[in-house]
Amino acid sequence: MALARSGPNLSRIANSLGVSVATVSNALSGKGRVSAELAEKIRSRAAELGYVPSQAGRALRTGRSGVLGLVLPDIANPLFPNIAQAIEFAASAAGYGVLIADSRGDTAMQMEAINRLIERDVDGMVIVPRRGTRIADIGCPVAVIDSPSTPGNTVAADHWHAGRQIGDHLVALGHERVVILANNPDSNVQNDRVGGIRSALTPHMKAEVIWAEKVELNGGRGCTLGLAEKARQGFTAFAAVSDLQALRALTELQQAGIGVPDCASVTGFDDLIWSPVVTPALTTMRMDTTAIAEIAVSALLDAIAERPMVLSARPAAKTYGNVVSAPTSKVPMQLIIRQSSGRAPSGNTNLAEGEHAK
Amino acid sequence: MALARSGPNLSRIANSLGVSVATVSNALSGKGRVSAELAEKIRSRAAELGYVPSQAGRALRTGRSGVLGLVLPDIANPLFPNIAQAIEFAASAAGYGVLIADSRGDTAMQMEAINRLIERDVDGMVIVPRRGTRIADIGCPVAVIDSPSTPGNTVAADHWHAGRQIGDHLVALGHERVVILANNPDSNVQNDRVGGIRSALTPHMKAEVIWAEKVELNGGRGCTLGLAEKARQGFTAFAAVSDLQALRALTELQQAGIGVPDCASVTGFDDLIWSPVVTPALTTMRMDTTAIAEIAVSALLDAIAERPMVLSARPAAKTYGNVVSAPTSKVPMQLIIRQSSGRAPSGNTNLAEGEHAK
DNA sequence: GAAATCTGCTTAATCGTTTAACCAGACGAT
DNA sequence: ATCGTCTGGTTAAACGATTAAGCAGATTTC
Repeated sequence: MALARSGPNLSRIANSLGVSVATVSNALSGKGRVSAELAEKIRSRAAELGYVPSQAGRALRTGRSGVLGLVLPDIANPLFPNIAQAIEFAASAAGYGVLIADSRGDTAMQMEAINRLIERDVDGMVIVPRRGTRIADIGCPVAVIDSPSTPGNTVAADHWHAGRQIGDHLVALGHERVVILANNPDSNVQNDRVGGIRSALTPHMKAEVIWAEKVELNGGRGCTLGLAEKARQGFTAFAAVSDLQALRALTELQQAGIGVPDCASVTGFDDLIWSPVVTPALTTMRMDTTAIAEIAVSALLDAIAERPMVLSARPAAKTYGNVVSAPTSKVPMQLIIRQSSGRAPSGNTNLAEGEHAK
Repeated sequence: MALARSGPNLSRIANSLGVSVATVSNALSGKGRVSAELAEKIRSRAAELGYVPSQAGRALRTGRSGVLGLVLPDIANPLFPNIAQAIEFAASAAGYGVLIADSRGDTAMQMEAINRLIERDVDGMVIVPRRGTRIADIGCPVAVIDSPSTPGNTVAADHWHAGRQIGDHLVALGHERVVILANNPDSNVQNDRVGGIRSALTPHMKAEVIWAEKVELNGGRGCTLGLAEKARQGFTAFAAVSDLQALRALTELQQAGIGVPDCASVTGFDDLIWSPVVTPALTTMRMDTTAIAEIAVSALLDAIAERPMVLSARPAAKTYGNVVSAPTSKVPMQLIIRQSSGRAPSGNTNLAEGEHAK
């Protein structure tokens, strides 16, 4: 006695209706020639039996797995949930699954993660690269989400212009001395944001960039950034290039008794989870992750569709490997004004006399 | 002319050595009977050709996809990166891939997410349920990570005892009036934590629980929680059951000019990304996500291994569907003492005269 | 009215892997 | 000498889907 397999499959439907599997397949996919009545009968029977196509069978035959890979860089990055959610949403709307691979730590791990995905036959992948990383040639289409200024980038938020918006906002509030707070100069994203902010400042204003990772080299991880001192020197705006740094600035200033936004304004980037609930709530820039994900995924899907069923082992060497490009590669960010930014304190335009600590 | 397929497969290796595919398969899997020399020769040829087994072919034959699903609840939950990373690590160490499904929002979506995973033939899944959700019967093994007190839980951090540790810590520091800050009473995790904290307090001490979500019903999302008022009433410790609430407390107190930890101590939970870098750095409890993930994944893998190749459509109705259980279901959390908690301000032991807010 | 076209379906091959079943030869035991 | 066992392989049949090719009958075309 032949053992009964688990789920209903094409041949079960076919048998139960006395037709061939090919007809059932055609009816359900709408590809072959099947009469309207029969097609309808097949569809309803399929639904009735709870038919779910076997991805394995389909993948084997078509050479497509129906799965996209998602490679995330710094897992610590709290932006991860947003991106992952957006990508998963866009992918599943298109009938694709999302396999995650986390390149914990160094670049070597990133390559390993990519290989794991390839071994699982992903049809394409979305990579949010570790800062400063170049994506090597990969055997499948790749969408890169980094920064518009990065060569080989597929789509990203317009970080530069977002910086510009923050800068404009601070200028409009009358700030004249601003500290720009970033983490690491190797990040294209951060550089773009810093550049954007700077571009908004008028010549007579004063700006200073603090790279947190450098400060921590001496002070140790999580050390204070000396912002209170900056405030005493007459800086009234602290524009962080990420909400994490903004939070750091906010608490450091508050701890030192410097009121925000009365004595100093603080702004962030990315509208992370805590931004609306801290006191005062953070003024920040929000990425349109939904749009970015949709663009990335659809560019990827286009590339996948164009692929010949049998892929040549050696992809023709294009400019950036298999990185796909999208019609729109810059997505604007949105300024969210909350309570952490306010008018520059009046009478503060005169520079504080040179009492620098250390 | 037969068109050349892309990757090297078993038959290519077989042909190139003049043996049968079955032998190659046996040699590589180590299952059948193959002489040592031939096996070695096959392995080296496979490596030489860069052979990667086709998951699709294998999945079709074995009925196992080699993929686990991961269902995450509140995407907003910043714990997500940690868990996802840990699960992905444990799974990939065992040769499994991880497919994510995000149950954005309501319970209905959670069910949809689960269905998407099933359609992709996952061999099992890890579910971090939305608070208060019961997992319905599913056609594959399921590991649930929620709270030890939840019926049908597979493995979780020992939230209650973690609360206890925080409570002990505050008692040791001499605090006598503590505000416990939570978000939603429907969450088992939060309830456990609150219970643990309470259990540490001696009878003559005073504790009050604030449920943020309730307060926000009136005040609006992100409104102030009235903690400064509590501090004035004589409360010296603010124990939040999540770092997000702790952060909220910290900034709210600082903004009101109440020094932390000099005038009030603040503690959190989960050691999230910002905890070490805010000023003062947060005292908090850290989950051993690595251990939890390993336990969840290995329990899942055991259940998968025990499964008959052909699964019966109707799983025998066990107590909690297909939820697997693990030998260890409670993983201890670790107290991380930082600067946000300190000795209770002296001279404050006398109760502020009986002005209780509602 | 014979040839071409269309319609609706079936047959059969194929994707790459695993695995039960079989088989020829060598060897040891009775 | 004969039977059983072991060794090192081979053959062939799946798994479930897709799709090119074929085929009978009806319809159109000139």
